[in-house]
Amino acid sequence: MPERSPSRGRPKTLNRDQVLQTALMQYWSKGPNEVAIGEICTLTGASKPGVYREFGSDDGLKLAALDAYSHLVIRPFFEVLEHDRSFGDAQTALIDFTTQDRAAIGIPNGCLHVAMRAQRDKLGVMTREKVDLLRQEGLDNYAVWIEQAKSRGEFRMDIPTDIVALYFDAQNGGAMRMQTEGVPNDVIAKVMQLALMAIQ
Amino acid sequence: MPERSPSRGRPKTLNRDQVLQTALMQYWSKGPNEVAIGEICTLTGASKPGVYREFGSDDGLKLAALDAYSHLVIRPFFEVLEHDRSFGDAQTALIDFTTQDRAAIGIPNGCLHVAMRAQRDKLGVMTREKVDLLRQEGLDNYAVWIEQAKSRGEFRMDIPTDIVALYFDAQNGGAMRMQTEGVPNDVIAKVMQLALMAIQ
DNA sequence: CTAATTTCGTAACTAAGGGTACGTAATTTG
DNA sequence: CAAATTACGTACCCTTAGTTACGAAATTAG
Repeated sequence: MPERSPSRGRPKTLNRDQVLQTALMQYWSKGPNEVAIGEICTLTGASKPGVYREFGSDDGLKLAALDAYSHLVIRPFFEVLEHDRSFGDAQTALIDFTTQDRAAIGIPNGCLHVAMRAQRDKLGVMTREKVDLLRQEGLDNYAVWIEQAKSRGEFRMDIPTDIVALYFDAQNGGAMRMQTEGVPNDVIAKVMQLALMAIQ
Repeated sequence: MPERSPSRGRPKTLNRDQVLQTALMQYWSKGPNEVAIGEICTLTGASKPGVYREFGSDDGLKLAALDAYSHLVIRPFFEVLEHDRSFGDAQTALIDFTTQDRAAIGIPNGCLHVAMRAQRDKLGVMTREKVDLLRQEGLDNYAVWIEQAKSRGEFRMDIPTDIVALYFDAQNGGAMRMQTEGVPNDVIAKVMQLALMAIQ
């Protein structure tokens, strides 16, 4: 899989990682359909054919960026739920994770996955399939967490798990949209507290 | 303002209303950036210069469509809140309005305004300003409604009105996104009930 | 050193889509 | 009927952006 380099031929100079990181940050901060491949080339000094040799197509580059994003952000996000803590504590941790000061860490506001979901029809097939997969995985992760809380008696049993999972997904999407629209993080945190207060 | 027709010169044949309605439905069902002006021309039989003479630009046509949408959907939506009923009844009415069977009425799923908010940066200045205006008006409408409920003692006073307004806006946005993503209306209704249950 | 191999990057190509130049058609006024 | 006026629509233009053809460069095997 790691595509080891051949023994002969002109050595590769294209810095795949730099291109990928740049693409990710650009897509994340400006939106996946506001960034042309040529722009990423300019920013990284790579040539367009070089990028195409490495990622195959626009769709391939976006897929790679989304994949990187899922490891960088989505996975850690759901790991917040897996720590062995109470349902309430986990919810607080979720809010903290979502509304932390991103400028301080140097990461953009909003969520690339949420943005891609909103632009699903503009994406290539590979990226679109990954978007759908990540959405389903997210709902599944919420569901497992909720089931666990139910079995521990930390959450009411009278609401179907899949409804609660959609609810959490919607709250997260709303928070990310607010962040993109410039609502301050402390305000977003209050709105999320309100959302979580409701289902206690 | 109604731009009355001049007494002489070749009579106008372009059907502004038909073009506008077609544009609205196309933007609404496919997304505001998935529809080319040429496509609307094909669908209506209008010529491109004709559409440009009437609406000025792509931005102008989208603005006109959004304006029509605000009268057709957004205004009636907020009128639901103004009827002199209890806070709880109004919330139920909101859910009914949002999750009614649209195929039966012949209108698309989702919300054009929500879609445009998600693609804000891809829009022209006029449409963008209208999007921002409608967002602010929506928050204001919620705020008035919530203040009224507070003064009637129908809603808790300990949560700031602007936070609750953002909360309602987020719930509506989430519902519209779910609808766009194909979640069934009865499921969306259950999620919304959960959201509203929380703040009683 | 030569051939084989692999990558490089300039300079295109192409399609899509917003926008318009311009000659023509249809009306009313005098 | 001629002039003035207004709208029509074909056939373009132009920019953006995804994509690639192709000849040159760099490196190793023999």
